[in-house]
Amino acid sequence: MPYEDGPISGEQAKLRALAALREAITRGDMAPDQRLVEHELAERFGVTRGGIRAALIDLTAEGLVERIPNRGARVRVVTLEEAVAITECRMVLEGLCAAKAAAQATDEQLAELAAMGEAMAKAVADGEPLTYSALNHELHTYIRDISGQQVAVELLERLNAQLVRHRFQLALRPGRPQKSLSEHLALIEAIRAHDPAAAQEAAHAHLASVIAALRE
Amino acid sequence: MPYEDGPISGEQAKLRALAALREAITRGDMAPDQRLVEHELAERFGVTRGGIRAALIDLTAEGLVERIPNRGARVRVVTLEEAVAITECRMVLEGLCAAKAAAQATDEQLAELAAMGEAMAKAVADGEPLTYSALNHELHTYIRDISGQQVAVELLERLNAQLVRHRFQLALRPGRPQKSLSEHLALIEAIRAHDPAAAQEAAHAHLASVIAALRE
DNA sequence: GCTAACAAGATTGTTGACAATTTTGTCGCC
DNA sequence: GGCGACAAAATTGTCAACAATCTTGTTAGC
Repeated sequence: MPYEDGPISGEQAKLRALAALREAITRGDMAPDQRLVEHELAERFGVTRGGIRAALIDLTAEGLVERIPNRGARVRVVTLEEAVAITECRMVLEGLCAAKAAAQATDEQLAELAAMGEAMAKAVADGEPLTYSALNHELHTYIRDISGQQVAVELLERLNAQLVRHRFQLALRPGRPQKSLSEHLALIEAIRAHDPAAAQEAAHAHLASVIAALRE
Repeated sequence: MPYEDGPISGEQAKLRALAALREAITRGDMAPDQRLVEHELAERFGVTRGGIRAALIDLTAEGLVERIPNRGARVRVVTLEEAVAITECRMVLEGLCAAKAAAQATDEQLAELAAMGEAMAKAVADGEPLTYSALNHELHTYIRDISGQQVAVELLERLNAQLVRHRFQLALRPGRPQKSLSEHLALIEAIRAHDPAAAQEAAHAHLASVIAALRE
């Protein structure tokens, strides 16, 4: 459904364009390495070219888009090697968050974690890898929130956004959810036991396993 | 090619403005929370307002500048709490780099590390905290280079840029260089011994000590 | 058929003027 | 003097036209 009233403008428009573009890229609606022509996007999203341009610059800073002077923007393609490097960084940063979460989680938050663990187990038992993948992501986000480590949270969100394609690919691999589930349950248990060292170790182990799976 | 009287323009200009601004901020030439008026900066650096504007947007993404719509840009002020959170992230990321460096450093690189260690010891013995601080930064950069972990290196550079003021403050504190030196020597030894776990541990210990000093 | 040179088209980059917004200054009033 | 309304100034935000650059297509010459 096209926008009938011509390009909207202003800050609102720019933000909308940014959100829409980010969504489209992380959703995988746009093929990797696809050209992002400013004029086309402006028409598609119903904003001015300036708005799209600003959004592309922001997305470049986030690492989702690659811009070459005078040659336009493309969806950045993350090589396997890069995906591994990114996941290594996730490993230590999520380890930090897990340790802090274990140190300071409230009883209420621990109960919520337990509930999430059960939901994930159910999703695996029911053979629903996509549901499991979504819950997986939710769990990681929730642990980050509990940690209250704002800087780490921001870094992790940036890093995660670049990995969507690889993560999606991983979730559908046979046997992977089972392995992933047990690692997550261990992580949840360590946090519930208020054991920072064990929580950090569990997060490390989980992401080391993800790295191994990526490399396969 | 004659000298231009008016503001220079184009990509070159934008890059120059960005470098100059970043330098000025990290050098501490500009007070924290100082207003950054586009017109003034444009005149000062001899570029167009558009160039300054683009540079400010980039610096905002780097976390050095804060921009509020319709109200301009300011030098971002990093609170103590944020400095601690940033250093916690540095801790785990530098730990990662140290471990990888220990795993794969060449003999040549190990020799260079040893030389740096001696230079640092000399600087402390001679009571030259500023020389020591510079060498300190050089050492961290070198270890990151050895690690080859490009993603971690980029994150660390971003994080470090935000800490200049605090780092500077720390270097001049009495007794601090001595403590820092022994931690660094332990890190160097662990890398020279090709012991990733010990290297990671040494990096953690060092930055945990920095956090404690920050909090004092 | 192949290459080089050139032209046409498509795309991005830049500018300067103008609009919108916020901040500052001034005045009258209670 | 304090306070609110209003006006003026300063500052940032936006746009549309133009310029610069790259890409693609075509032709001439060999």
